[in-house]
Amino acid sequence: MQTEIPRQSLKEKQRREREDLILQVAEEVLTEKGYHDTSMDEIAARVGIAKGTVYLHFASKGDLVFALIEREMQKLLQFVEHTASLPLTARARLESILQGMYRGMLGQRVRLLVALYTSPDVRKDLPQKKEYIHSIWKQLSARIAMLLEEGKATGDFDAGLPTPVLLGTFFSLLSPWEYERHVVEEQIPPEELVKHLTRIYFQGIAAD
Amino acid sequence: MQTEIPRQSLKEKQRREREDLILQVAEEVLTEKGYHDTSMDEIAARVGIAKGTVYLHFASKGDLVFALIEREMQKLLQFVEHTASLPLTARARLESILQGMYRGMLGQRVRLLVALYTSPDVRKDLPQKKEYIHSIWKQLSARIAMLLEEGKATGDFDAGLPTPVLLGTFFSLLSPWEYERHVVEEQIPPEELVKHLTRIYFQGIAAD
Amino acid sequence: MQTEIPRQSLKEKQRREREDLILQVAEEVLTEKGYHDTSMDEIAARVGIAKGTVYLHFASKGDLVFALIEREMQKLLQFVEHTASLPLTARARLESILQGMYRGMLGQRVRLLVALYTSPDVRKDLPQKKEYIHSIWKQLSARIAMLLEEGKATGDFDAGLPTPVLLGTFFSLLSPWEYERHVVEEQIPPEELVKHLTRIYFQGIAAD
Amino acid sequence: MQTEIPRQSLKEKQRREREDLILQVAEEVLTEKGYHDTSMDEIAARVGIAKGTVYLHFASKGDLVFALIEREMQKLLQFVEHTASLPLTARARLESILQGMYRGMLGQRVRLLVALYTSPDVRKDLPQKKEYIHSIWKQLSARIAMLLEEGKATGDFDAGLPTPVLLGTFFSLLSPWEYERHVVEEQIPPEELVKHLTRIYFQGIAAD
DNA sequence: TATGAATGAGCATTCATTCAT
DNA sequence: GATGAATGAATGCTCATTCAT
Repeated sequence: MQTEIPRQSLKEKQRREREDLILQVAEEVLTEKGYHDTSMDEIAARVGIAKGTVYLHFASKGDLVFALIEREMQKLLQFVEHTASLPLTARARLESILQGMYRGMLGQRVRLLVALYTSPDVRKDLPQKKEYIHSIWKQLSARIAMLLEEGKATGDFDAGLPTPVLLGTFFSLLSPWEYERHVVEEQIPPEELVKHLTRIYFQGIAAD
Repeated sequence: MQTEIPRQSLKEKQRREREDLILQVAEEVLTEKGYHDTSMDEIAARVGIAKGTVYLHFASKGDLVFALIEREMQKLLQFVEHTASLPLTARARLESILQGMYRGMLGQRVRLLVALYTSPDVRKDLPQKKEYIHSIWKQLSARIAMLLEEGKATGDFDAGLPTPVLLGTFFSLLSPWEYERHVVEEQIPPEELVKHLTRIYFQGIAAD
Repeated sequence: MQTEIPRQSLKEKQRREREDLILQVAEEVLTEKGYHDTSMDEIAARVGIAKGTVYLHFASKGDLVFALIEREMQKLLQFVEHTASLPLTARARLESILQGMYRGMLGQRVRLLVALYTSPDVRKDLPQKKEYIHSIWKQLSARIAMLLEEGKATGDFDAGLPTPVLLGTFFSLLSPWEYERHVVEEQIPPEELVKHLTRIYFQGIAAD
Repeated sequence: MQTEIPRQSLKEKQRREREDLILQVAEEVLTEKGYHDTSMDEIAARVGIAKGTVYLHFASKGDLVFALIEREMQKLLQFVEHTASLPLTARARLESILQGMYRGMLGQRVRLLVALYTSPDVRKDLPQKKEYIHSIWKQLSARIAMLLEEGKATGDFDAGLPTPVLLGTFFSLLSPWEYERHVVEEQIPPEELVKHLTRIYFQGIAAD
């Protein structure tokens, strides 16, 4: 029956919408309060549904957070892969990525992502569940590492610096605390900040 | 009574010693388990005193952690002030500071300090209690900022880069996650890592 | 309309079949997991229908279990009545009943029945719902009591023993825990066990 | 210091008293409501202490129940060992045991013990914790089995009946449901009941 | 002062039951 | 009728904090 398909996908669509809503609210609360001070009760209340309903979508608080991390990493990966495929120099593409990660919604999400992913509370549950997340992370790292090596090959970046170190330093520019210190506390516009960081990073890793 | 004074200070000395012991143990447990999984019970048990006694020294778990942060920051400040006063170029002194912060005991403590100070659980209590911590932090920042500005003045560092940004970038090199990723997971010797970071940072901020 | 009747009874038949299926599955799950660890979800899932549908047949989990108890008691009653009407001595008929209750499918069901009927979780709801169950139970007891009294009349069983006690002792031979202890744990064949129990019981109640 | 010892034992005494009180209340509630419908909240409330305090004595609900089972089994074992050592015939001692198990406080506790020990909810946690309980149970069984074999040796009991079967049948006389049926519902005095059961059992197992 | 038993608010999770579609 | 998503009360357990001794 044809009607079955749309009906199915309607329900499925609603389900996905609700799931998105939960994730969105969880994102808010987690950003405000951190992992431990975020309760399932509060998430449910803010979404306007019963606590049990949250459990229809996510088997546990940990799973909810992992789903969030996964989703955000996925989005980030898409952005990175898109940007990495533009017809620009390796450095220009890396700059674009850096800028993107500091800007607007994506930037905010990247900061939550980093905050969660580096939180001890969350990391202790990772081992069991990280498989998929780890694979996204690997792809993400690999894509940026590729750009870094491209830059080395063209003589733009110093080939004497190990790629993992270049990669790590690149990510450390994204620390949410950096952002908070500069943008929130010192009122520096993010564009200004990212401009300086870009300058420091790329001059820092340039071949002599 | 004159005897009161030594007796007082004896007691006071014992008190301080105990307080130090508590902080030392808290440092261990917090490093092992993170903020939430560290319980007052475990700290007391490891110190070998009653839980109530811990509360005679620190009014709350948060206070204990703040005292720890304070103490570690104090030590860090001493190290920074000592190093900053050596008869070397600004850059050489900054390099020494960076190296020191990655090395041994101090390095480990700096990592705990950063981890705690950037944890949402801890930060949410900061506003009320941060006064003293903030003042140490200001001194620390000020001392390093001074070196950075000295470097700008001698033309070693690019005067076009705002000092707060230079400072923030300097601190972001200390991220415990960087350390874990490189030293723990990828088995890079810390000296090797700090050498590369130094290279990147100082070439990055060098005047053209 | 005459056609109404067969259509009605067709529906009615399907309804009964489904109800039987639910009861059958409930029997399985209850045997495996006990009352509390049996969820309506699992029953519905194993039957292959929606949870709500189960509630169209049974108003509550308790009702479902009572219906099951009722059905099993009904079957047991049929078996007892059938056996009690055979042209044998009272003792021989009681022996047949005892053997039947230990054997195969019926034995398994009797054990579930006893386990459920003696479970506090189930008993607490009995007062309101037991009416029908009680009436079956009365019939069952009455039928066996009749045999016991027949035996007393023929001088086979000791008339000095009150029939309720004889009855109770008869039923206590069916304890599922007895069964588990002997047959499951000690690997005694059920036939062997029932032989000994028969011996003990009938010699025990024999007139001097 | 001498005062240390009484102070210690005073606290220890209070602790034991409280623990006994908790167990006593738990006994009541469990008897009334069964395992699942007994909540830690209710136990604490009835004792008049906070829920957390219960957890100072018993690590979990399961542990509390096992402690209760253990305690009751222990008492039962003592009673059995005491009675088994009296200078009477094996049969007389077994009769005394049976009578004791039906009488008063001990009888009530034995009934709870049997109800708990045979409850599926409790049994499913047994495997991990049963060691000690199992050992008491083994002692209990062994002591009674010894009497049964003594009786066989003196020609009082039929040597053709396997001891495990005699043992199982002996215990099945204690079924709490038997008790309820006869004593509670039919108002038979327990002494009367136990007299008949004794008669049935011992005549049942007598050698020809 | 030191103790550690007692507290109780807080939280994740489960599951029988309901009801809109 | 049939469905299964939604509900929310119920419960076991933790742990920072307090306070009588």
